[in-house]
Amino acid sequence: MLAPSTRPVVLDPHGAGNACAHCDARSHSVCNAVPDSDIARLAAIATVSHAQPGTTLIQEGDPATHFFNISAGTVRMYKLLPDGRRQITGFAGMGHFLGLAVSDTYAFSAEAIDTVRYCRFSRARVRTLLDDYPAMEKRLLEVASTELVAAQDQMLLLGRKTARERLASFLMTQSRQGVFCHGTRAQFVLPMSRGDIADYLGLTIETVSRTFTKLRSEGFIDIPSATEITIRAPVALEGMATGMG
Amino acid sequence: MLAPSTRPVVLDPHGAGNACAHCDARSHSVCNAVPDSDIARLAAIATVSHAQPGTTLIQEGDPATHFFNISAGTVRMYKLLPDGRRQITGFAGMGHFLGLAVSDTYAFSAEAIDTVRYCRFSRARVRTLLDDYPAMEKRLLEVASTELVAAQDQMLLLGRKTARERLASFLMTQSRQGVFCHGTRAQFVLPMSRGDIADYLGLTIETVSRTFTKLRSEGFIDIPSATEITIRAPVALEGMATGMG
DNA sequence: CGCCGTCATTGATCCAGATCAACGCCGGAC
DNA sequence: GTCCGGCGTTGATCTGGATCAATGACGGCG
Repeated sequence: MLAPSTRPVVLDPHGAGNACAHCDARSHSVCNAVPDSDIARLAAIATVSHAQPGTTLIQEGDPATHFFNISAGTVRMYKLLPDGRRQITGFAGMGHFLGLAVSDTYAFSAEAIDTVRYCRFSRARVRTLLDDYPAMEKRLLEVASTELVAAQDQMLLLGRKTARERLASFLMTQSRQGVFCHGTRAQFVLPMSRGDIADYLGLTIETVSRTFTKLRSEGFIDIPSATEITIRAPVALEGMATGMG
Repeated sequence: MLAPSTRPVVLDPHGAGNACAHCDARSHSVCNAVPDSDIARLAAIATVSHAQPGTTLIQEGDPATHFFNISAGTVRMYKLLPDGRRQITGFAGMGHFLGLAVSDTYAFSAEAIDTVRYCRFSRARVRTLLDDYPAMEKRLLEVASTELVAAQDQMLLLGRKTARERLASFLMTQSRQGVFCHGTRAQFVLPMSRGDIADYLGLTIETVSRTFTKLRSEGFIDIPSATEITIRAPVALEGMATGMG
């Protein structure tokens, strides 16, 4: 056993090392509920991994053995019907926490869209950690509540909005949360394909493509390349997104 | 001040009295995280109320000052678009907990469908209570996680299922959670109107009605009255609900 | 009892978005 | 370079469910 020090060095057999202390995503994630002084405890149960585009992180129905925390890249969460119809329930980016579930199996699948860096935590060990850090449990409840609100918004979108309104909503959300170019929120990159957007918005690829084209021809947006969007009329789009356009 | 006793009698000015100790809904709700011995503390911060059909319990956008716990009856939660389009995000029955939100305003509205009995708790007081009963915080996280899973299922329904599949899903859920007649799960009452069902499933009243009629003419269900349903072919309906029919 | 308002059902028609079908663009393999 | 495969766009057509329009079934109330 090493002598105690103010910030113990932890040698992690899984390769996480002291990763948590220097993790860019920590301040964006539930991990910030663990104080600096105890960060090594968090690092000790974390395994840092990478996933290439298209890799499955979570398979719906598999035993829910781990939690995941995304530290870079974007993940799509989705559910399938037996004939292949897919509904993407959300995209998870930096700081996003995955795997909340009461059931002992995962309720959805998750795949890397681009190259993803993530931490994996065993559920059993996280449970132990939660007993010592009630603040983390509170943070998880916050996260779950926030996601619940987002899910309700998405239900309104899927149940009652037109294709145009869905795309406008999607673009406004992306411009708030997305990956930015040139330091401005008005221009950003879409890491996901048209097919992903369609399956997220309950539409087809063709309708997504046509609606993008229409919004461009009307001057609301610009599409420098298939993966880049510039918002030209944020106020008008916001109105459209909320059903007033 | 009264002398201490093993089970103090609490005189509640709001009329809750010792209500929690005898509450039918307690075992179905987050309140069961508070032990019997301390139930008076819970009762002290609860206000029992009744709401007539159509009454608004929660108005979207209002300051989120209270939590609610439904002890009898059914509530509809919903969101509106400015032009009146409505999406019902869920129905809350006995034991259901309402008002989880990080934001300081409610993210949805809630109305009584039939006569509803409920408890109201000030958020600030619940927060204090949570600090003393971590088990209750855990229960809330469980509740939120369960609802998140249900919300993801509903997104799949709204985004990708046909009208027929939506109705079948709805009926199977109701037959699991609903109000039963004659002690069998195969026959139950629908407390909500066709309009509510339509706004829950992202359809119109007419499509709901036509699809019910079709399912009846095909022998999958019986409709003794507009508010009663008998499941005749549960296996076939379950298959239909999961996209295999 | 009969009137009336609300809700559900049913029928006729319409249309937003799905489906079917090319075609263009770009990037990676060789 | 050019071949090839995946993705995105665009056009033509189709269709499930929406919309428009009656009509029927209750239940509450005077």
